[in-house]
Amino acid sequence: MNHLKCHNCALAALCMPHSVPAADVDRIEAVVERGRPLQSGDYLFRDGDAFHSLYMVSSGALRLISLADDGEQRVAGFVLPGEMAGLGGIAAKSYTNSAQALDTTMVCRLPFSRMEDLCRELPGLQHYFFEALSRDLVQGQSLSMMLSCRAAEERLAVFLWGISVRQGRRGLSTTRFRLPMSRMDIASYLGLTPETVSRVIQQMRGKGLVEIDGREVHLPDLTGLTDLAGAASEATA
Amino acid sequence: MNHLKCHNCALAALCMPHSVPAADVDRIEAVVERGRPLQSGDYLFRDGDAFHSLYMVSSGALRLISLADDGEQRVAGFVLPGEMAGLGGIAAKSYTNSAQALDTTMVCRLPFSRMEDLCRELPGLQHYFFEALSRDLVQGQSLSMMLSCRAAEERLAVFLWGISVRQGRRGLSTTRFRLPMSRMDIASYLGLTPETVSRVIQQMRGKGLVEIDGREVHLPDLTGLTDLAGAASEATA
DNA sequence: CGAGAGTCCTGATCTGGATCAAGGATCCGG
DNA sequence: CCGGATCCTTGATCCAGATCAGGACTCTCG
Repeated sequence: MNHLKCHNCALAALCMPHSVPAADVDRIEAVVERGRPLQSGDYLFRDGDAFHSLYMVSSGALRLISLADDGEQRVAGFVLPGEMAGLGGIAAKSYTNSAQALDTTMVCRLPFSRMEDLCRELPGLQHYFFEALSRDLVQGQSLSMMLSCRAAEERLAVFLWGISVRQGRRGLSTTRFRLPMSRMDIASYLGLTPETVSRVIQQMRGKGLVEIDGREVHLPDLTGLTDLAGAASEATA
Repeated sequence: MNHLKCHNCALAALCMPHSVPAADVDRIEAVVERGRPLQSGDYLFRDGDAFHSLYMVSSGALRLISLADDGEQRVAGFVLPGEMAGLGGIAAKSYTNSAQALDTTMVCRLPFSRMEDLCRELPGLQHYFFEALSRDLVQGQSLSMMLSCRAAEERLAVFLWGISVRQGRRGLSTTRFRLPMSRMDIASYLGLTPETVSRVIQQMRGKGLVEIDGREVHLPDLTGLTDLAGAASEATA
């Protein structure tokens, strides 16, 4: 196993702490496990499962689902390649939402207690985790901010803009991509209904801001979209 | 200075990692600084200020303000004694919101790079910070969940219930307390208008769920309130 | 190739909370 | 004690987005 090592992983720039000596990469690599791929619909973990590991997505996509207190499920976020899932479990000792594959998805497993030990020895790694946690925390705040005061069209603009930025981070096109999630997922995540999402998409198409056919997205006017999104900090995940 | 040491601080149970040897408390104490009290309205830090320290509130209360992208200010959260402010700055290198005193407020300053160093030597401290970050992250997710799908009355129930829980954590009454924030603050935090907050309070009073006079709160039916809040995870901060 | 199940789009209506407007209450400085 | 400002409450109206109801398109599987 481990035949695809961190050393030659295309995502190393995203998922590894910056400026880690090669010898340290070996030590991290020794702890990371790569499993078999998840099929679309498979769960990586479920809300309430005992927490032991963080997961780094290397290909595909996850959707995070929280069971709202009324029993309804809401989409709490999406995890794209180079991003981490499971951070909420650290404090709660069990996962605070479910993670489900939206596509055939590969993940790397990071056993948390081993990573904690390693953090004590590799200062860069400790700081990396502090930053990862802090980043997700800020993202959650931005999302709340958006849900509490932005209109439907702005929310969708923020959402598409966010996906675009995350595509760019992986070196992919920021103006053409395929959404891994359905309209229902988007609606749930943005606190809207699928109907409203559809309507707003048509509205934005009318303004020449987007061209969307099913899940295929083209953003002909990234500047206009960014304006509408309002330079919102990355209210996505 | 430092005449009020962590050793004899009433909040030590809340703000210290559990089961830290006395010798380690000394080392943490050596890094923590206590400043003079903030007056109501004073800013502890402002959105965009360079990040150097975390702050632990020891008395009073802070309100966290985010400048939404449209220039409007939204209340992003409240920090009560025993809770930490500034965690968002770790990733961003600068504070991601402003912290303003709602009352005369005392805070302990934790210079972050010193704490990071100490984390490497005191395993319990490292874990403590991981947990604190993870907890706030989950809180943000709960808040989003609430904003995207709960009605005004439920939001207020979750809010009051959350304050009650936090009072209890400090050993204070969970059914009688004084709110440190105004109706406007509450409304902004919950994504509502002050008018709606007022109306919903009257409505809840009619049901015998709350008795509120100005900022004085009495919760005669904590069970009913908890039901309405829906066992929501702590969507507060 | 045809039936069934999703998913997506569109139209008509309804409603919770925003907005607008105006009184009271409370607090402060002079 | 008074004048002004701020905060809280209450009432009347309005609207963005939810809800309800179909219809079209795309998969998949027999």
